[in-house]
Amino acid sequence: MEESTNSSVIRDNNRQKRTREKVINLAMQVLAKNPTASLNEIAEAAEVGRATLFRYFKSRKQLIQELVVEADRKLEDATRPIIEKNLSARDTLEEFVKVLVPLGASFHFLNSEQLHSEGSGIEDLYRNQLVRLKVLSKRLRAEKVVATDIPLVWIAAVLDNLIYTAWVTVLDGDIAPNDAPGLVLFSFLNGFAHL
Amino acid sequence: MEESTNSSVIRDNNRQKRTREKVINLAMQVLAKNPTASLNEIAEAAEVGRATLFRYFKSRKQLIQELVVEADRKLEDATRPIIEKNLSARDTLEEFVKVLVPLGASFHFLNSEQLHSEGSGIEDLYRNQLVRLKVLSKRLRAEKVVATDIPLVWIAAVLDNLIYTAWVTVLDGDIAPNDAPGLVLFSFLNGFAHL
DNA sequence: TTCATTTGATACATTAAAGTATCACATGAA
DNA sequence: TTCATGTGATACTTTAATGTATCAAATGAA
Repeated sequence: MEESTNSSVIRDNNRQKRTREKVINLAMQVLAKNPTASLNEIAEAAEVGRATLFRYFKSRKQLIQELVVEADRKLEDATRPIIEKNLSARDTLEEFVKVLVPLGASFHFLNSEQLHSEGSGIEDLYRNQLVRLKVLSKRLRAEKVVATDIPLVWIAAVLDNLIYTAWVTVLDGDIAPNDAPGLVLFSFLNGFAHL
Repeated sequence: MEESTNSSVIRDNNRQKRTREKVINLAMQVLAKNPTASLNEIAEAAEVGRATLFRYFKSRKQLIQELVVEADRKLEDATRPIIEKNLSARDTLEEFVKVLVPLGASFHFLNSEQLHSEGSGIEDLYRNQLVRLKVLSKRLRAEKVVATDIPLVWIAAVLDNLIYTAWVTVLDGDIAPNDAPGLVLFSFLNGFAHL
Protein backbone atom coordinates (compact mmCIF):
# COMPACT_ATOMS: atom_id res chain seq x y z
CA MET A 1 0.00 0.00 0.00
CA GLU A 2 1.32 3.45 -0.83
CA GLU A 3 0.12 7.01 -1.06
CA SER A 4 -0.80 7.90 -4.62
CA THR A 5 1.57 10.15 -6.49
CA ASN A 6 0.25 13.57 -7.48
CA SER A 7 -1.05 13.78 -11.00
CA SER A 8 -1.38 17.03 -12.94
CA VAL A 9 -5.16 16.59 -12.92
CA ILE A 10 -6.53 16.24 -9.44
CA ARG A 11 -10.22 15.68 -9.57
CA ASP A 12 -10.92 14.44 -6.08
CA ASN A 13 -7.85 14.75 -3.97
CA ASN A 14 -10.07 15.71 -1.06
CA ARG A 15 -11.71 12.35 -1.29
CA GLN A 16 -8.37 10.60 -0.94
CA LYS A 17 -7.56 12.82 2.00
CA ARG A 18 -10.86 12.00 3.65
CA THR A 19 -10.41 8.28 3.03
CA ARG A 20 -6.89 8.29 4.46
CA GLU A 21 -7.93 10.21 7.57
CA LYS A 22 -10.88 7.93 8.12
CA VAL A 23 -8.62 4.87 7.92
CA ILE A 24 -6.10 6.37 10.33
CA ASN A 25 -8.73 7.38 12.87
CA LEU A 26 -10.58 4.08 12.83
CA ALA A 27 -7.35 2.05 12.77
CA MET A 28 -6.16 3.98 15.82
CA GLN A 29 -9.32 3.15 17.74
CA VAL A 30 -9.49 -0.50 16.71
CA LEU A 31 -5.83 -1.18 17.49
CA ALA A 32 -5.95 0.76 20.76
CA LYS A 33 -8.59 -1.65 21.98
CA ASN A 34 -7.30 -4.78 20.23
CA PRO A 35 -3.68 -4.78 19.05
CA THR A 36 -4.20 -8.19 17.44
CA ALA A 37 -6.94 -6.94 15.08
CA SER A 38 -6.39 -8.01 11.46
CA LEU A 39 -6.24 -5.69 8.45
CA ASN A 40 -9.62 -7.06 7.52
CA GLU A 41 -11.07 -5.96 10.86
CA ILE A 42 -9.49 -2.52 10.46
CA ALA A 43 -10.84 -2.17 6.92
CA GLU A 44 -14.32 -3.16 8.09
CA ALA A 45 -14.23 -0.66 10.94
CA ALA A 46 -13.12 2.06 8.54
CA GLU A 47 -15.72 0.96 5.98
CA VAL A 48 -13.19 0.62 3.18
CA GLY A 49 -11.99 -2.32 1.11
CA ARG A 50 -8.93 -4.17 2.35
CA ALA A 51 -7.20 -3.31 -0.92
CA THR A 52 -7.71 0.36 -0.16
CA LEU A 53 -5.47 0.04 2.89
CA PHE A 54 -2.68 -0.98 0.52
CA ARG A 55 -3.32 2.09 -1.62
CA TYR A 56 -2.32 4.33 1.25
CA PHE A 57 0.09 2.20 3.27
CA LYS A 58 2.86 -0.05 2.03
CA SER A 59 2.25 -2.68 4.72
CA ARG A 60 0.60 -3.35 8.07
CA LYS A 61 3.85 -2.40 9.73
CA GLN A 62 3.98 0.92 7.91
CA LEU A 63 0.35 1.63 8.79
CA ILE A 64 1.15 1.14 12.46
CA GLN A 65 4.25 3.29 12.22
CA GLU A 66 2.24 6.08 10.63
CA LEU A 67 -0.37 5.68 13.36
CA VAL A 68 2.34 6.29 15.94
CA VAL A 69 3.60 9.36 14.10
CA GLU A 70 0.07 10.62 13.66
CA ALA A 71 -0.75 10.00 17.32
CA ASP A 72 2.29 11.95 18.43
CA ARG A 73 1.46 14.78 16.04
CA LYS A 74 -2.13 14.96 17.29
CA LEU A 75 -1.02 15.03 20.90
CA GLU A 76 1.60 17.66 20.16
CA ASP A 77 -0.90 19.79 18.22
CA ALA A 78 -3.34 19.52 21.10
CA THR A 79 -0.93 20.30 23.91
CA ARG A 80 1.53 22.84 22.46
CA PRO A 81 -0.99 25.71 22.28
CA ILE A 82 -1.82 25.10 25.93
CA ILE A 83 1.82 25.23 26.96
CA GLU A 84 2.33 28.41 24.95
CA LYS A 85 -0.43 30.10 26.91
CA ASN A 86 1.86 30.06 29.96
CA LEU A 87 -1.04 29.31 32.28
CA SER A 88 -0.63 28.19 35.87
CA ALA A 89 0.16 24.52 36.30
CA ARG A 90 -3.33 23.97 37.64
CA ASP A 91 -4.99 25.58 34.61
CA THR A 92 -2.60 23.79 32.27
CA LEU A 93 -3.64 20.50 33.85
CA GLU A 94 -7.29 21.30 33.27
CA GLU A 95 -6.75 22.27 29.64
CA PHE A 96 -4.56 19.21 29.05
CA VAL A 97 -7.22 16.88 30.39
CA LYS A 98 -9.91 18.52 28.28
CA VAL A 99 -8.02 17.98 25.04
CA LEU A 100 -6.40 14.65 25.86
CA VAL A 101 -9.43 12.64 26.96
CA PRO A 102 -10.99 12.65 23.47
CA LEU A 103 -7.59 11.61 22.13
CA GLY A 104 -7.47 8.55 24.33
CA ALA A 105 -6.86 6.22 21.40
CA SER A 106 -3.90 8.29 20.23
CA PHE A 107 -2.76 8.42 23.79
CA HIS A 108 -2.82 4.75 24.48
CA PHE A 109 -1.41 3.87 21.11
CA LEU A 110 1.93 5.42 21.94
CA ASN A 111 2.16 3.49 25.17
CA SER A 112 1.49 0.11 23.65
CA GLU A 113 4.16 -2.50 24.31
CA GLN A 114 3.58 -3.88 20.85
CA LEU A 115 5.36 -0.93 19.30
CA HIS A 116 8.48 -1.09 21.41
CA SER A 117 10.59 -2.52 18.66
CA GLU A 118 14.11 -1.37 18.02
CA GLY A 119 15.10 0.08 14.70
CA SER A 120 11.60 1.26 13.84
CA GLY A 121 12.99 4.78 13.97
CA ILE A 122 10.08 6.01 16.06
CA GLU A 123 11.07 4.81 19.54
CA ASP A 124 11.40 8.34 20.87
CA LEU A 125 7.76 9.07 20.12
CA TYR A 126 6.79 6.41 22.66
CA ARG A 127 8.33 8.44 25.41
CA ASN A 128 7.10 11.84 24.25
CA GLN A 129 3.73 11.66 25.84
CA LEU A 130 4.94 10.40 29.19
CA VAL A 131 7.59 13.12 29.07
CA ARG A 132 4.86 15.70 28.49
CA LEU A 133 3.02 14.38 31.52
CA LYS A 134 6.20 14.29 33.61
CA VAL A 135 6.97 17.88 32.72
CA LEU A 136 3.44 18.86 33.68
CA SER A 137 3.63 16.85 36.91
CA LYS A 138 6.91 18.56 37.80
CA ARG A 139 5.28 21.95 37.34
CA LEU A 140 2.27 20.82 39.41
CA ARG A 141 4.65 19.92 42.25
CA ALA A 142 6.69 23.08 41.90
CA GLU A 143 3.55 25.19 42.10
CA LYS A 144 2.25 23.04 44.97
CA VAL A 145 -0.82 21.92 43.11
CA VAL A 146 0.05 18.34 43.98
CA ALA A 147 1.76 16.72 46.94
CA THR A 148 5.54 16.84 46.82
CA ASP A 149 6.25 13.49 48.44
CA ILE A 150 4.73 11.21 45.78
CA PRO A 151 7.11 9.78 43.13
CA LEU A 152 6.89 11.80 39.93
CA VAL A 153 6.74 8.70 37.78
CA TRP A 154 3.69 7.51 39.72
CA ILE A 155 1.85 10.84 39.36
CA ALA A 156 2.50 10.89 35.61
CA ALA A 157 1.53 7.22 35.21
CA VAL A 158 -1.74 7.72 37.06
CA LEU A 159 -2.63 10.79 35.01
CA ASP A 160 -1.77 8.86 31.85
CA ASN A 161 -4.07 6.00 32.82
CA LEU A 162 -6.90 8.16 34.09
CA ILE A 163 -7.07 9.85 30.71
CA TYR A 164 -7.14 6.53 28.89
CA THR A 165 -9.68 5.07 31.32
CA ALA A 166 -11.95 8.04 30.69
CA TRP A 167 -11.65 7.54 26.96
CA VAL A 168 -12.57 3.85 27.20
CA THR A 169 -15.42 4.52 29.61
CA VAL A 170 -16.89 7.14 27.29
CA LEU A 171 -16.44 4.77 24.34
CA ASP A 172 -18.32 2.09 26.30
CA GLY A 173 -21.10 4.60 26.89
CA ASP A 174 -20.76 4.43 30.66
CA ILE A 175 -20.11 8.12 31.19
CA ALA A 176 -20.99 11.18 29.16
CA PRO A 177 -18.21 12.76 27.05
CA ASN A 178 -18.86 16.10 28.72
CA ASP A 179 -18.44 14.60 32.18
CA ALA A 180 -15.22 12.75 31.41
CA PRO A 181 -12.60 15.53 31.77
CA GLY A 182 -14.17 16.67 35.03
CA LEU A 183 -14.10 13.16 36.43
CA VAL A 184 -10.45 12.80 35.45
CA LEU A 185 -9.52 16.08 37.11
CA PHE A 186 -11.52 15.32 40.22
CA SER A 187 -10.09 11.83 40.58
CA PHE A 188 -6.53 13.02 39.97
CA LEU A 189 -6.65 15.88 42.45
CA ASN A 190 -9.15 14.75 45.09
CA GLY A 191 -9.51 10.97 44.90
CA PHE A 192 -12.77 9.46 46.05
CA ALA A 193 -12.58 9.72 49.81
CA HIS A 194 -15.83 10.89 51.30
CA LEU A 195 -15.46 14.21 53.02
CA MET B 1 -0.54 -29.17 22.79
CA GLU B 2 -2.33 -31.12 25.45
CA GLU B 3 -1.95 -32.06 29.07
CA SER B 4 -0.36 -35.45 29.41
CA THR B 5 -2.63 -38.29 30.38
CA ASN B 6 -2.01 -39.89 33.75
CA SER B 7 0.05 -43.02 33.65
CA SER B 8 0.18 -45.63 36.41
CA VAL B 9 3.86 -44.80 36.99
CA ILE B 10 4.37 -41.17 37.83
CA ARG B 11 8.04 -40.47 38.33
CA ASP B 12 8.09 -36.69 38.08
CA ASN B 13 4.60 -35.34 37.99
CA ASN B 14 5.80 -32.44 40.08
CA ARG B 15 8.13 -31.43 37.29
CA GLN B 16 5.25 -31.30 34.85
CA LYS B 17 3.26 -29.28 37.33
CA ARG B 18 6.13 -26.84 37.80
CA THR B 19 6.66 -26.52 34.05
CA ARG B 20 2.99 -25.89 33.39
CA GLU B 21 2.75 -23.26 36.13
CA LYS B 22 5.89 -21.55 34.88
CA VAL B 23 4.46 -21.40 31.36
CA ILE B 24 1.14 -20.02 32.58
CA ASN B 25 2.75 -17.36 34.78
CA LEU B 26 5.20 -16.16 32.16
CA ALA B 27 2.63 -16.32 29.36
CA MET B 28 0.30 -14.20 31.50
CA GLN B 29 2.97 -11.55 31.98
CA VAL B 30 4.17 -11.52 28.38
CA LEU B 31 0.67 -11.34 26.89
CA ALA B 32 -0.49 -8.74 29.44
CA LYS B 33 2.21 -6.43 28.12
CA ASN B 34 2.11 -7.51 24.47
CA PRO B 35 -0.99 -9.36 23.26
CA THR B 36 0.64 -9.88 19.86
CA ALA B 37 3.57 -11.87 21.27
CA SER B 38 4.25 -15.10 19.37
CA LEU B 39 4.37 -18.58 20.91
CA ASN B 40 8.10 -18.43 20.35
CA GLU B 41 8.36 -15.29 22.48
CA ILE B 42 6.22 -16.87 25.19
CA ALA B 43 8.34 -20.03 25.17
CA GLU B 44 11.54 -17.99 25.43
CA ALA B 45 10.17 -15.97 28.34
CA ALA B 46 9.16 -19.18 30.09
CA GLU B 47 12.52 -20.80 29.25
CA VAL B 48 10.92 -23.83 27.64
CA GLY B 49 10.94 -25.22 24.12
CA ARG B 50 8.14 -24.20 21.80
CA ALA B 51 7.18 -27.87 21.48
CA THR B 52 6.69 -28.01 25.22
CA LEU B 53 3.87 -25.49 24.94
CA PHE B 54 2.07 -27.99 22.72
CA ARG B 55 2.54 -30.71 25.33
CA TYR B 56 0.38 -28.78 27.77
CA PHE B 57 -1.94 -26.79 25.51
CA LYS B 58 -3.75 -27.93 22.39
CA SER B 59 -3.34 -24.58 20.65
CA ARG B 60 -2.50 -20.91 21.18
CA LYS B 61 -6.19 -20.25 21.51
CA GLN B 62 -6.54 -22.88 24.23
CA LEU B 63 -3.50 -21.52 26.07
CA ILE B 64 -5.10 -18.08 26.15
CA GLN B 65 -8.43 -19.50 27.28
CA GLU B 66 -6.70 -21.32 30.11
CA LEU B 67 -4.88 -18.12 31.03
CA VAL B 68 -8.22 -16.40 31.38
CA VAL B 69 -9.59 -19.20 33.56
CA GLU B 70 -6.41 -19.23 35.61
CA ALA B 71 -6.47 -15.44 35.99
CA ASP B 72 -10.02 -15.54 37.25
CA ARG B 73 -9.21 -18.36 39.65
CA LYS B 74 -6.19 -16.51 41.04
CA LEU B 75 -8.20 -13.35 41.54
CA GLU B 76 -11.04 -15.28 43.15
CA ASP B 77 -8.63 -17.16 45.42
CA ALA B 78 -7.02 -13.90 46.44
CA THR B 79 -10.20 -11.94 47.09
CA ARG B 80 -12.66 -14.48 48.53
CA PRO B 81 -10.85 -14.88 51.88
CA ILE B 82 -10.91 -11.12 52.27
CA ILE B 83 -14.64 -10.92 51.63
CA GLU B 84 -15.25 -13.77 54.08
CA LYS B 85 -13.53 -11.79 56.81
CA ASN B 86 -16.50 -9.37 56.80
CA LEU B 87 -14.22 -6.38 57.34
CA SER B 88 -15.33 -2.79 56.91
CA ALA B 89 -15.41 -1.57 53.32
CA ARG B 90 -12.34 0.55 54.02
CA ASP B 91 -10.33 -2.40 55.36
CA THR B 92 -11.60 -4.62 52.55
CA LEU B 93 -10.32 -2.05 50.05
CA GLU B 94 -6.91 -2.07 51.67
CA GLU B 95 -6.66 -5.86 51.72
CA PHE B 96 -7.91 -6.06 48.11
CA VAL B 97 -5.28 -3.63 46.91
CA LYS B 98 -2.52 -5.50 48.76
CA VAL B 99 -3.32 -8.81 47.07
CA LEU B 100 -4.37 -7.49 43.65
CA VAL B 101 -1.38 -5.29 42.81
CA PRO B 102 0.99 -8.28 42.54
CA LEU B 103 -1.62 -9.96 40.36
CA GLY B 104 -1.66 -7.10 37.88
CA ALA B 105 -0.99 -9.38 34.95
CA SER B 106 -3.91 -11.63 35.84
CA PHE B 107 -5.93 -8.53 36.39
CA HIS B 108 -5.28 -6.89 33.08
CA PHE B 109 -5.56 -10.15 31.22
CA LEU B 110 -9.23 -10.43 31.94
CA ASN B 111 -9.89 -6.92 30.70
CA SER B 112 -8.15 -7.36 27.39
CA GLU B 113 -10.26 -6.59 24.36
CA GLN B 114 -8.52 -9.36 22.50
CA LEU B 115 -10.40 -11.94 24.50
CA HIS B 116 -13.87 -10.59 23.95
CA SER B 117 -14.83 -13.22 21.46
CA GLU B 118 -18.22 -14.84 21.45
CA GLY B 119 -18.55 -18.54 21.83
CA SER B 120 -15.32 -18.97 23.71
CA GLY B 121 -17.39 -20.07 26.68
CA ILE B 122 -15.47 -17.82 29.05
CA GLU B 123 -17.06 -14.43 28.38
CA ASP B 124 -18.47 -14.17 31.89
CA LEU B 125 -15.01 -14.34 33.40
CA TYR B 126 -14.18 -11.05 31.70
CA ARG B 127 -16.80 -9.32 33.76
CA ASN B 128 -16.06 -11.05 37.05
CA GLN B 129 -13.27 -8.81 38.13
CA LEU B 130 -15.03 -5.57 37.30
CA VAL B 131 -18.05 -6.96 39.12
CA ARG B 132 -15.87 -7.62 42.17
CA LEU B 133 -14.67 -4.03 42.05
CA LYS B 134 -18.18 -2.70 41.54
CA VAL B 135 -19.45 -4.65 44.52
CA LEU B 136 -16.59 -3.26 46.58
CA SER B 137 -17.20 0.27 45.28
CA LYS B 138 -20.86 -0.02 46.20
CA ARG B 139 -19.92 -0.98 49.76
CA LEU B 140 -17.42 1.88 49.89
CA ARG B 141 -20.21 4.27 48.98
CA ALA B 142 -22.73 2.72 51.33
CA GLU B 143 -20.26 3.02 54.23
CA LYS B 144 -19.34 6.55 53.11
CA VAL B 145 -15.71 5.72 52.50
CA VAL B 146 -16.02 7.30 49.07
CA ALA B 147 -18.09 10.13 47.67
CA THR B 148 -21.63 9.19 46.75
CA ASP B 149 -22.04 11.43 43.73
CA ILE B 150 -19.43 9.85 41.48
CA PRO B 151 -20.65 7.22 38.97
CA LEU B 152 -20.00 3.73 40.27
CA VAL B 153 -18.65 2.53 36.96
CA TRP B 154 -16.04 5.30 37.04
CA ILE B 155 -14.92 4.49 40.59
CA ALA B 156 -14.54 0.81 39.71
CA ALA B 157 -12.75 1.61 36.43
CA VAL B 158 -10.27 3.89 38.15
CA LEU B 159 -9.52 1.34 40.87
CA ASP B 160 -9.08 -1.30 38.18
CA ASN B 161 -6.57 0.84 36.31
CA LEU B 162 -4.71 2.06 39.37
CA ILE B 163 -4.01 -1.54 40.30
CA TYR B 164 -2.74 -2.37 36.85
CA THR B 165 -0.71 0.84 36.63
CA ALA B 166 0.97 -0.06 39.91
CA TRP B 167 1.80 -3.53 38.61
CA VAL B 168 3.36 -2.13 35.44
CA THR B 169 5.27 0.58 37.31
CA VAL B 170 6.71 -2.01 39.70
CA LEU B 171 7.58 -4.27 36.76
CA ASP B 172 9.38 -1.32 35.13
CA GLY B 173 11.32 -0.85 38.37
CA ASP B 174 10.05 2.68 38.85
CA ILE B 175 8.49 2.09 42.26
CA ALA B 176 9.20 -0.45 44.97
CA PRO B 177 6.83 -3.42 45.29
CA ASN B 178 6.28 -2.58 48.95
CA ASP B 179 5.29 0.98 48.13
CA ALA B 180 2.85 0.08 45.37
CA PRO B 181 -0.29 -0.84 47.36
CA GLY B 182 0.07 2.24 49.54
CA LEU B 183 0.37 4.46 46.47
CA VAL B 184 -2.72 2.87 44.95
CA LEU B 185 -4.71 3.37 48.11
CA PHE B 186 -3.52 6.92 48.59
CA SER B 187 -4.23 7.89 44.99
CA PHE B 188 -7.63 6.26 45.00
CA LEU B 189 -8.82 7.89 48.22
CA ASN B 190 -6.93 11.19 48.36
CA GLY B 191 -5.76 12.07 44.88
CA PHE B 192 -2.68 14.23 44.54
CA ALA B 193 -3.91 17.67 45.50
CA HIS B 194 -1.47 19.46 47.76
CA LEU B 195 -3.02 20.17 51.09
C1' DT C 1 -24.57 14.16 -18.01
C1' DT C 2 -19.80 12.97 -18.57
C1' DC C 3 -15.78 10.73 -17.45
C1' DA C 4 -11.31 10.75 -14.81
C1' DT C 5 -10.24 8.94 -10.75
C1' DT C 6 -11.06 6.25 -6.65
C1' DT C 7 -12.56 2.21 -4.64
C1' DG C 8 -14.49 -2.65 -3.46
C1' DA C 9 -14.48 -7.32 -4.48
C1' DT C 10 -11.94 -11.04 -5.29
C1' DA C 11 -8.53 -14.27 -7.07
C1' DC C 12 -4.04 -15.40 -6.35
C1' DA C 13 0.82 -15.41 -4.26
C1' DT C 14 3.66 -14.95 -0.26
C1' DT C 15 4.86 -15.11 4.45
C1' DA C 16 5.04 -15.63 9.29
C1' DA C 17 3.35 -18.07 12.87
C1' DA C 18 0.98 -22.02 14.47
C1' DG C 19 0.83 -26.84 14.76
C1' DT C 20 2.89 -31.78 14.24
C1' DA C 21 6.31 -35.32 14.52
C1' DT C 22 10.55 -37.22 15.86
C1' DC C 23 14.74 -38.09 18.19
C1' DA C 24 18.47 -37.25 21.21
C1' DC C 25 19.41 -35.19 25.48
C1' DA C 26 18.20 -33.77 30.27
C1' DT C 27 16.14 -34.63 34.49
C1' DG C 28 15.36 -36.51 38.86
C1' DA C 29 12.85 -40.21 41.59
C1' DA C 30 13.96 -44.65 42.85
C1' DT D 1 23.86 -45.44 39.16
C1' DT D 2 19.78 -46.47 36.55
C1' DC D 3 16.27 -45.50 33.53
C1' DA D 4 11.36 -43.87 32.86
C1' DT D 5 9.78 -39.76 31.76
C1' DG D 6 10.01 -34.95 30.43
C1' DT D 7 11.94 -31.74 27.37
C1' DG D 8 14.53 -28.92 23.58
C1' DA D 9 15.82 -28.65 18.99
C1' DT D 10 14.46 -28.90 14.63
C1' DA D 11 12.42 -30.38 10.28
C1' DC D 12 8.27 -30.30 8.19
C1' DT D 13 3.14 -29.23 7.32
C1' DT D 14 -0.75 -26.28 7.77
C1' DT D 15 -3.07 -22.08 8.31
C1' DA D 16 -4.37 -17.47 8.64
C1' DA D 17 -3.16 -13.13 7.52
C1' DT D 18 -0.59 -10.16 4.59
C1' DG D 19 0.42 -8.48 0.21
C1' DT D 20 -0.37 -8.07 -5.09
C1' DA D 21 -2.99 -7.62 -9.26
C1' DT D 22 -6.99 -6.77 -11.86
C1' DC D 23 -11.42 -5.30 -13.26
C1' DA D 24 -15.98 -3.55 -12.75
C1' DA D 25 -18.57 -0.36 -10.10
C1' DA D 26 -18.89 3.91 -7.54
C1' DT D 27 -17.91 8.56 -6.90
C1' DG D 28 -18.04 13.35 -7.52
C1' DA D 29 -15.80 17.47 -9.84
C1' DA D 30 -16.44 19.61 -14.00
